[in-house]
Amino acid sequence: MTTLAEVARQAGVTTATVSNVLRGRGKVGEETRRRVLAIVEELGYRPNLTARALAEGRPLTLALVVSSIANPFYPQFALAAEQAARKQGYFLIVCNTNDDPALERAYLDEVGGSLAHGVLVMNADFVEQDVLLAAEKRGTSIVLCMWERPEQPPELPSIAVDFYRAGEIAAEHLLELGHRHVGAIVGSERNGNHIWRYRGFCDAMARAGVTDVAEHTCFGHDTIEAGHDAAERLLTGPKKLSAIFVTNDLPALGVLQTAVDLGLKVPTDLSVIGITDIQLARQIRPALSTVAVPTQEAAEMAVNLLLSLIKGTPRTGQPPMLVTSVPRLVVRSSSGPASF
Amino acid sequence: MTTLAEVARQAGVTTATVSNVLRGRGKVGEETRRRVLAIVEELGYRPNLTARALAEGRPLTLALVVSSIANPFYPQFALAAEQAARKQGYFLIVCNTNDDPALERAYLDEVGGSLAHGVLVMNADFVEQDVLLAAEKRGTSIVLCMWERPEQPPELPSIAVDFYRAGEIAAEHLLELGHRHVGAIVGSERNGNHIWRYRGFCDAMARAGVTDVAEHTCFGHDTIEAGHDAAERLLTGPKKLSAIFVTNDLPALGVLQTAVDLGLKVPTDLSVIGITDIQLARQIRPALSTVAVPTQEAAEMAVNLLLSLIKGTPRTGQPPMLVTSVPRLVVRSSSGPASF
DNA sequence: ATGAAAGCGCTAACAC
DNA sequence: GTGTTAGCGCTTTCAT
Repeated sequence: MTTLAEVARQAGVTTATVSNVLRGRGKVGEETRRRVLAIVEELGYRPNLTARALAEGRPLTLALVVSSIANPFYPQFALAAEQAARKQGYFLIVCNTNDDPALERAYLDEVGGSLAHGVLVMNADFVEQDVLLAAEKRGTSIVLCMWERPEQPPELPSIAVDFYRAGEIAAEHLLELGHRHVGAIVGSERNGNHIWRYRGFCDAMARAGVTDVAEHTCFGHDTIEAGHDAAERLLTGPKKLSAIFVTNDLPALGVLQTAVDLGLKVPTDLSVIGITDIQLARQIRPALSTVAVPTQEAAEMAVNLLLSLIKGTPRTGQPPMLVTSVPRLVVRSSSGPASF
Repeated sequence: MTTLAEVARQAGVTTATVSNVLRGRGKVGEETRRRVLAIVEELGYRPNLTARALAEGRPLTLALVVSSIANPFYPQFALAAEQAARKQGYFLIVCNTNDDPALERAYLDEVGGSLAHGVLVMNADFVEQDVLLAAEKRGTSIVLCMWERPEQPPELPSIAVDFYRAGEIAAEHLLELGHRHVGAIVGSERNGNHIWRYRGFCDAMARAGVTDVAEHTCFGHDTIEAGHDAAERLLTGPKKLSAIFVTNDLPALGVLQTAVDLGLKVPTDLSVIGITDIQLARQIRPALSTVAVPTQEAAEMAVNLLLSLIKGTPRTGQPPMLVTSVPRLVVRSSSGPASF
């Protein structure tokens, strides 16, 4: 590996000068400039970013802590985050905690503040705010991403999405289509993150006089299979349902499959609506109606907030929370007028 | 941020000793050991990994270069790679090139060898070996992942999967089920990466006397939609097909949907088989029969090869190529006996 | 068993 | 304009 010093030596100048021409900083004579550049080219010199980071006192990476990057929602967020980071001169390290708080803690300790300049933590049921707060106290800049309830900010800087509103939107859509016999499938445990989406949905339904959603609700996991099984229970139950609201797209896809299994036509016999708008939602047939969440916007906001935190003065008072634009309805072919 | 020096000062020793205590290296008295550890704990000291990397002359990260992490196949690979890397004390940086050779080049230049210790490059149609070779010549350790043709090694260290064989396996499965009227959908252009999977399939078919596959083949892209459209063309054509082979799972899912659209029962009227075995394959209904590729094994091999390259002596002669275990058939419910 | 000191490769004051 | 000189925080001989 050629070093700055080597380039300097061959160009007959000092490292400071080479550094200056490379970064476009300071004043450098056109003549030396050319000479240095020539040597750089000739030697194929590339600056050592680790050394630069150390010297600048600023790591060149940001970390993204997720449960498992293989979860279908995260890659899209990761992609957007990486691009936003790159735009600001940072690289993105992915940290899979595998839902293990110990691993999460380890990552925050090891990476935060030294290898990475800051950390984006994906909100999920298992995320423990204590752990994050402790790390923050130790000097790690953290932004909690995809917080679900703007009205109740977390104790950390965060990016929030109004998922309660998303639930409402889903309800409004079904109501407009005339659905009164609706069930719900929640992709998390009863006290999990998805509760707000569910509440938003239920509240909107209740306002319209549909008050028995809770009786036709299944709690479970955020997977296709869980959605499939829950739908089976719901649809083979005593009460006829004309529509099912699912708190996430993945289990909603499972519902679609159950419909096929049971010989139900979607959306004629059954309407299905999810939340998020993952890529798959528009690719499958019937394409899934859903309430789209501004993933990319959230990722960009998260990176920018994190960077401003890093540069800014230490926090005082309420941790900052940025709320993304409101989720918006995306009507595809899994939802239609109620037939009863 | 507390530094080593600060810990040393408070413990009344030098940085060398603290370093030794922390790394379990060298001889340290039990007494001082305890004292140091206490201070470390008290101050909440965490070593600065950037500084450590610089001092050790060994970056603590590996980079994974992919077209877009949002491609459904990559996250699983990335997950496995990250875990393998972590096991060896490395973190993983993801680099999305977005199919842009310039970006790929930029990443290799910036990250390779200085911020990251080495680079895993995901093989894809757009990957240009020249760019990689140039970077390698400049001292970046590179492993090309998911090379499709073990018999024709690339000019770089690589992890290969016998996709030709995967194609054969798919053919053998369909043949055993009695299929003679088969079509194929290739998830890449005519001269793209998937060609080997396709050839393997065609050759095996030809050996069994089925020689007209080429007449019922569509080339396209690696997406659900492309698969859907291609299947539509194939299935509404003049020739009746009892089975369709798809070079990748994603477009295979599209075929499944087309079957629904056209009122074809799978697998009674139509058998479908893909390659890869992405998570989705087992989650959708009907579950997709496919030829599973050892993703996790490939990721682990890739990380290990990269690390051995880094430690090892400069390459001479043929670049090393590791071949994963053979893909294996996974029969699910999208394939069944031919009805004609 | 512990300390002193020389870097790792780069940046950034400040001096000339 | 260009050079000098300190570091950044850690590791690692080499003394002691």
